[in-house]
Amino acid sequence: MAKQAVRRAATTEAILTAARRLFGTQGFAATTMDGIAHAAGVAKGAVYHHFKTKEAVFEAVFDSVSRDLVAEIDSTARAEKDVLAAMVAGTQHYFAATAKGPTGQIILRDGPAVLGWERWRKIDARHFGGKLPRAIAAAMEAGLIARQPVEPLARLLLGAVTEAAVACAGRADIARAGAEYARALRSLVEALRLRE
Amino acid sequence: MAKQAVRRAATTEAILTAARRLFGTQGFAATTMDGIAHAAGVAKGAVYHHFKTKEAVFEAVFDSVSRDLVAEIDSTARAEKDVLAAMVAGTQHYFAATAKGPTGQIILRDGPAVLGWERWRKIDARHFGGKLPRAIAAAMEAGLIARQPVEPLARLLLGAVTEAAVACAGRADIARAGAEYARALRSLVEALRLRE
DNA sequence: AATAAAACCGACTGTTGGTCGGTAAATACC
DNA sequence: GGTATTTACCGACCAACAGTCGGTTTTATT
Repeated sequence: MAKQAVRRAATTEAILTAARRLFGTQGFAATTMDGIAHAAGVAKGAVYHHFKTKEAVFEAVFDSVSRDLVAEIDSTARAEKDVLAAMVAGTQHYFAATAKGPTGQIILRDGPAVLGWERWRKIDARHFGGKLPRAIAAAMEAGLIARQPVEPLARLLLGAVTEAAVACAGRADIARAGAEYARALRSLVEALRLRE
Repeated sequence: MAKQAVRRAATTEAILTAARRLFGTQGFAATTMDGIAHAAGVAKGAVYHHFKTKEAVFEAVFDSVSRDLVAEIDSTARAEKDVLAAMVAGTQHYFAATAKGPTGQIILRDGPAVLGWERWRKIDARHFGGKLPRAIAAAMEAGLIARQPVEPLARLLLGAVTEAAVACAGRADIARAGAEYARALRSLVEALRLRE
């Protein structure tokens, strides 16, 4: 077996695990590279051997958190039958998950702050946002909503969802807030539905 | 005349002007307190005498840029007659203005990054977002859209608009992108309009 | 066994946000 | 009008931290 590769993978994972915990609990700014190295049980040099900068570490963590989140959402959305309904359910799960704790800290707070909005959006779109355009296109195809350019509409809806997530994250009664926004979101999406 | 007050105002303004220029052109991270002090023609101590931290300076700058922007938007929106139409026009101006240069850097990039999303949203809402809930409430009152909780819907729309602004900012052909998003936004808002 | 390459170490450096003791200007008080 | 106090301003200094670099150990290649 490629011993070097194993070693590399083990160290990298240790760093990423430690970093994920620290970034999630303390935030990006308050987390130091020395802290990450120490928590991972390696020297700072090792961290810099695997990651070029602190931002690179964060980006890797961000990516992994996103991946996990998407997996959760997928299973939730798959339960619904109507495309529009799945959108609502999926997004609802999205901001329920990001509303609290480490996930929210990494995805919603530091994410855009550290990576810059464009970069953040690109990664976010790769994981999660990519689903929205597809869902919308499908909804048009199925005649559920009026035909129009997909991309702009998807962006607007993604923005709305993200905003809802942030708003929820900032409130004490998350459950109630989540329900409120879910209702508003449903009303927005349903408004798009063609009636005859 | 209160000499001390004048002195204070002059120094503060010099700092703010310098900071606004630097933040706008170089971004928050690349701008140093020494740089601001130097550009303002004062010592670093003076800056810290008037502002507790670097973030405090940024917040003041952010506030002033927002205020200017809102003034612009207001005059644009006032030209429209229908409340929904005014919303569309106003938001269109919003992301046309934030799409390029220093304003976008301060409002859309560093704003959320530096202040944190909640803080950013709060200030943004005070200047700009506060108009949306009012407009929506008015629209309901006028029977243009269905009655429902105002706040959540306003949030969603604000998120959509902000997202559109960011998306525009990231594209080369701003004019075309702006038009696209304006159209999508109109379609979204118009979908809410009650038909009978 | 010898050589090369990759992983890892930790002392060191440069930059920068923020502090602090001190000076000058304005105001309050008698 | 002179003294005390408060406010504006100065700039050397400090601590923290991201990132560097020469050196050491472990694995791969020949």
